[in-house]
Amino acid sequence: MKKGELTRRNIIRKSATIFNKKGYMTTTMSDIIQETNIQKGGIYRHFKDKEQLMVESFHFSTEIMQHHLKTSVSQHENATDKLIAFVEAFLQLSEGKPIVGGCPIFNAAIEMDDLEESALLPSINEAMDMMIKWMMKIIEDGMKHQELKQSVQPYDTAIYIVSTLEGGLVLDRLKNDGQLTKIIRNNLRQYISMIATERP
Amino acid sequence: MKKGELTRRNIIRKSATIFNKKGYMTTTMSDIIQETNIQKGGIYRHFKDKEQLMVESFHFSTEIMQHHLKTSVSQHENATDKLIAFVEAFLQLSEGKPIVGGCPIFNAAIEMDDLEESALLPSINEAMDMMIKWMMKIIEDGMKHQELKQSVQPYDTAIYIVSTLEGGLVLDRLKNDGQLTKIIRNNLRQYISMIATERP
DNA sequence: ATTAAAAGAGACTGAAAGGTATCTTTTTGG
DNA sequence: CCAAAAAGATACCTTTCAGTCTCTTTTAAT
Repeated sequence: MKKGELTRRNIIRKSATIFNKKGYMTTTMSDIIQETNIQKGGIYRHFKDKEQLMVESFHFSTEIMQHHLKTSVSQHENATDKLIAFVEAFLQLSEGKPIVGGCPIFNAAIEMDDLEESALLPSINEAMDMMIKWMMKIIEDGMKHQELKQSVQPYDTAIYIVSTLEGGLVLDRLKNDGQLTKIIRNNLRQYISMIATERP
Repeated sequence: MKKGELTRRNIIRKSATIFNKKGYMTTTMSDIIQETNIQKGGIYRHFKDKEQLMVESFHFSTEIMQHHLKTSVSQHENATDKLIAFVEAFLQLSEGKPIVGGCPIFNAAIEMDDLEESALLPSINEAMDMMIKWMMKIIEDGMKHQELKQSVQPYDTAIYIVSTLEGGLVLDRLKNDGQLTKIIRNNLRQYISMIATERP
């Protein structure tokens, strides 16, 4: 691997964290210079402008998060367990795992939702759709295998769980005691057990 | 009323909308000048700096929202109806009622949660606490009057409902079809009916 | 080892940010 | 109706922003 490629990835990795913590618009190139210890020339050698760095950093963040979620979920067979694993893995974001600053999709969504010309918007929508569709697949498969009730509506259920998780994460960050994630966890566990069929 | 006081209120009213839509840090004084048609001197005559304008605008926004919620809720007697009214009123935020840009508390919370030195943080925490405590009061009263099950935990229930609403609101704004608020509404209605006692 | 190419440092630029100072125009109370 | 005070406009200041340009250093292929 060329040295430049290594630097490039390093910049993305560091920037992704800052962007997710501080926000994309409020993070300055100076912030990135400080965090990476690479001067302007070194950064702009690899990225055409701040926007490109934003897009690539966002993509990096969502990849990390999705990998974390998928790894956790894939360790279970039953749809109910998968959904619970999803909830657990998602709530780990409150402890900075696998990334600091909360859910990157949600953070970016809130920041960009009023800017129509944002280069990030398509990526945000795509990432959110992917997550919802993936959850729907888990739910649909669970219904096929009689692990979830036939009355369940996959889309609605996915939206409801994600909404609750995202909202809970922000409230928890505001209060920053880990108590709130416990409440969300317990309630969603109960919700999931409600849509599950009785175990054999 | 003095003319200056009128201008002052006008600036706050207009600024509150911009701040809630664009975000506090990303909104510039030039944005506010453009929206209010008042020049720099006219604005800085009434506010010491941008931060003061931010704080007063935030306060204005939350007042509007809380008034909207309380008015809706107070039209009902039963705790179950009150909670449903709360959900309904809250979800109207997705249509820009009574303010554009979503829940001001939540918006500000996400934007400011990493800045420890923000002058807005105390106000945000206070506003969120007030809302949660107010919901708890509704729930506690409902329990006293046997309208809600005795097993209900007021704090947890309040947090859960607010989390779901806030998360749902953001997702809805991202997708901007009104479909998502319907899902949140239906699910929360069901949740509320679950914690309610059977009606006489 | 040499040298061309790649990578990076750092000074510089123009625009835009928040904020100030000064001057002009309105209000308003007597 | 008039003068003092309040309100507001405008030019200006300093800092910081994203981005560029040029020069130096490092890397890597021969």
